[in-house]
Amino acid sequence: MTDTIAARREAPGAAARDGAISLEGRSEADRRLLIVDDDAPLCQRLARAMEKRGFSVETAESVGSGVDAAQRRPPAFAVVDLRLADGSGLEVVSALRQARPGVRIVMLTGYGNIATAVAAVKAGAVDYLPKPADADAVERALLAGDSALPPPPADPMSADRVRWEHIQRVFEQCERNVSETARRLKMHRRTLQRMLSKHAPRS
Amino acid sequence: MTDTIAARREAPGAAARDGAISLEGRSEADRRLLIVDDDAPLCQRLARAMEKRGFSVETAESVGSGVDAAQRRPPAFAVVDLRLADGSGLEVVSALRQARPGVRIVMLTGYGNIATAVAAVKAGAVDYLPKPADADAVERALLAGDSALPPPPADPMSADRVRWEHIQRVFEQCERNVSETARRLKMHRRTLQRMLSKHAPRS
DNA sequence: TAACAGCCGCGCCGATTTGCCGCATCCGCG
DNA sequence: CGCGGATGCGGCAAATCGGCGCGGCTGTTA
Repeated sequence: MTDTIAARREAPGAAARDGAISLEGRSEADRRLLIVDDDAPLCQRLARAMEKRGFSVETAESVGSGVDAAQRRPPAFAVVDLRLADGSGLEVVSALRQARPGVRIVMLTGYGNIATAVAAVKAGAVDYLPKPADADAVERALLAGDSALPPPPADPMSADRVRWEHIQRVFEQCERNVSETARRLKMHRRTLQRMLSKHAPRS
Repeated sequence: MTDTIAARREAPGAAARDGAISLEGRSEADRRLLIVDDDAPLCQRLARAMEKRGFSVETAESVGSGVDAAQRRPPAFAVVDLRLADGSGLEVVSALRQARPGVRIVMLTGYGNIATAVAAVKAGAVDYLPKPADADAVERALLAGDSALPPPPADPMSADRVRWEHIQRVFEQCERNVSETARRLKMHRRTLQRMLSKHAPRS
């Protein structure tokens, strides 16, 4: 049902029962995944994880290089950060879909809100995940058919862990400035402070 | 741009500059708006407000009557509450699109989360607004062309928001099974229960 | 140099929230 | 019919949070 997105069907051996997609027997071009994210370490980690899962991964860290890669070697899958240093990931989404209409794109970001999620899906993304997302979740979103409730969840990150990772990321972005982080996260400095001191054993 | 949704163009005099849509000179059938919401007072208020703006309004307060109305008199526009007493508003969306592929639907929900927003747009809604949404916003969403691609990225999500989105996502994937969700999320059923009842009191 | 502004760590205390118990339903299944 | 599992909810001790304020340590600026 809900077959509303145009040009959804990927030409090659995409389908499977229940709408789930498999990489089995796909050519290199049909296993190609482009990851566009300006957070280099995260980008690399995700790239490795996805390679382990059978994707042929390429990475980019800006709108410019992302669009470029999309045009030169149109991937069958893509993971795109909404917020890139030199623009919006939505631009990359457009380029990707132009280069290969059947591409399955997952949006990934720590700066999500409903408005941008709506825009992303309308632009052609198949899903939109808030950023502390593990490779499992990304893979499921990429390969989930268009079934409404895609995949039964395996073992997701715990709720607190998700929050903690997010806090960590913002904290790093704020150059370990507690007050600033608390402000951006809309939480109380004292609370953040307590969390950091308890959950602290790290560089 | 971002022309990825199929059958998006409404046949009659839909377009205008900047993609905006106008009701000017439309027939009754092309000004028809179906509002489906089980909150009767809100429903009536919105109905009156939209009539003032030139729509020909019809209301329904359940999935059943909504689908029925959609089939008997397919509207050109619709406002649908995501959560209705007897089911999901997404069912109504399907019926609406089947009855009239070009229908412009705005989803309305008490508390919005990204996962359901994505589901709504994939189901064919043109926008997704959290309640309380005033008539102005609803009208804008209904008549806004699919122009304006990038709503400017905001500041990071709040820590609690990230956690909440994650919970919601897993919850949906567990088919709204509280116990199962709590187990997977490694949190206490009672706590989850309390959260759900507080943060999602009404549709 | 003094004044000022910002960040940081921390103690304290009242208000919430949590973890966890049990209980009473209400299914679906054999 | 009983059994396992889900749900909603009252209650209670313990943990956490939200705020306030303090003193100390930078920078920047007048």
